[in-house]
Amino acid sequence: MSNADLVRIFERIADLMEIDGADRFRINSYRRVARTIKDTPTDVAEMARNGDVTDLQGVGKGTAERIRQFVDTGHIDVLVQLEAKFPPGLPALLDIPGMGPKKVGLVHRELGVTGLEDLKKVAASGKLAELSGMGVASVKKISEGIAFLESSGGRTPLGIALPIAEMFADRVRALPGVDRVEIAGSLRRGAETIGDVDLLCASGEGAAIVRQFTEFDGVRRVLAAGDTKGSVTIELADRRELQIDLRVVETDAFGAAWQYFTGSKEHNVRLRERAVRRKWRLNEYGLYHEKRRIAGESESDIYKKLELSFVPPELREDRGEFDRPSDAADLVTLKDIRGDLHMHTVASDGKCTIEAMACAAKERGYKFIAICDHSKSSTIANGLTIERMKKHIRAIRKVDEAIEGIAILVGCECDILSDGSMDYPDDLLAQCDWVVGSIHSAMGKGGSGKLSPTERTIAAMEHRYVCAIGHPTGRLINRRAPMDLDMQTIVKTAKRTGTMLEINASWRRLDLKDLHVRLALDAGVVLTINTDAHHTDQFAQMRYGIMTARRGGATVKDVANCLTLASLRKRIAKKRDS
DNA sequence: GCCGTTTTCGGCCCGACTGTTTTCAGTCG
Repeated sequence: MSNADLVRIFERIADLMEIDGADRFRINSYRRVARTIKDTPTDVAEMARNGDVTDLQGVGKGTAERIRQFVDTGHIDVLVQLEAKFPPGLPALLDIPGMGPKKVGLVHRELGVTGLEDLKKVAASGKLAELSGMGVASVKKISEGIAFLESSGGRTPLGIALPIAEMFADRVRALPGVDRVEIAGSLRRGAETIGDVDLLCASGEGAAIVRQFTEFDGVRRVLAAGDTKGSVTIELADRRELQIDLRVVETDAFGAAWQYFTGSKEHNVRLRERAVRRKWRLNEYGLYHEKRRIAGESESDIYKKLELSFVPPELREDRGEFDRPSDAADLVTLKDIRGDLHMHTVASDGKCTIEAMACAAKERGYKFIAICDHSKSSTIANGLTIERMKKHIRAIRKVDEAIEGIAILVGCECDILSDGSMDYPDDLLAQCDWVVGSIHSAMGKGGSGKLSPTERTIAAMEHRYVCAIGHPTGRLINRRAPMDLDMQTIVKTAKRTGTMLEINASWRRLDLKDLHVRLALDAGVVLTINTDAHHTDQFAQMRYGIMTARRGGATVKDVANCLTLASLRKRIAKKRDS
């Protein structure tokens, strides 16, 4: 049983209670517990077995008892009772834009709707429009909501959404009468996936801006077009639909609006509670004392007035950011990165030569890179045999001598085999300056006689030549689940052995993810942020790794890529000699 | 159901938009 199972259960209870018309504050308690468990990097079921879970934020006597019941028996009485009252497909209707708990309850009660297919039928037959409280417009909205839900296919990865958002922001910026345009929402917070794109615009001519926004090339549907808000969808390369919202505000309230629309919702709730305690009110127009506005032009004004240090967007998740103010000031930035320590060339499955990679890296201002092609067992990735690797090492050394201004380290991405050993012999690894150990095969549980992914990762970290573990959990966002790792043990071993853990900056991976970054930092582990680039174009993905690192609270001193080359070499030597 | 600079009960964030039940409930972010 994983945290994800518990999260699902508590969200389901909350959904069903909502449809049932229960007290909204009680419902909120269940949602709060679900979110806390989601934000907990360690195994909550294990915690429940070994002791007390009421230390967790928002978990009291009642919900702790329900967690324990689920851990002990595999079910929760409250949920069993709720599920007896409603068909299983009903909560899914809450995901439809325009359908809230009241309408879901209504269609179930009045029309016997049990799920999505039923709802489509009653919408088409006209029965839905006959219900009291429903009209032609509501039915149209719901039908469109169903269509959107079926074509949007869930959340969009950061690396797909951010370039699109930037393109639309540029287009709005170019319109007459626009003072400023910024990205807001979960995209600005650097979340690994996003629901929709939020753009914020400062201008006195909202209606005209919104109208032109809805007429941009590539707009597939216009969902709303008012004086201050426009909402459209576009079609992505995989034919899914992505929603883009534009809001227009007055320039003197831009800070308040940017803060408000950046969220997260939970972070904003905390801020507003803080305002209320001071007898103030916080909304998207500013911070108010009675009718008088006391902050709002900039975001930092608002935090300052509430006696908080500025919270960088990546930390605005209500994960304790108000209690950890020292974090914020020196979070790692793209400018701090002096090199990229994981990339491939045509020698294995990359698309560019050593020279091309080195020149592109130098152009970015990097002082060092490590060429890390695949080892022999990664046959699909054209991994290098021992003989080819020996030649490759000589080739890298030669380019390093030829190109001034950047150091090219001999590296390799060496497979961690299923028995925990490394794919290259020690004498070959000893010739490398930098070794990334990665699991690429047998990512399942392990089973009888076989080593688990956790055991293999630990074995690799014990190896003197392994400098870092690459993409430690092996997940592919929206495509492959992470390996079942005991992350607590992994970070402890990383600390003990002086092995770094990678934040793989590819938007397909973002591995380690934010919560694991936090866990590693708390254990005192040094991180390395690398693009795993297979083409010079992919160096630009570094920013996604930076966002993920910042979400986990990583500062300059936590990241090996921010070291000078000399310090980096010293750190590598220290592990080799220990 | 949780929680405490409002501390064991009474409160729990805020405003906009929309459609329709014509005075506001439901939904959303």
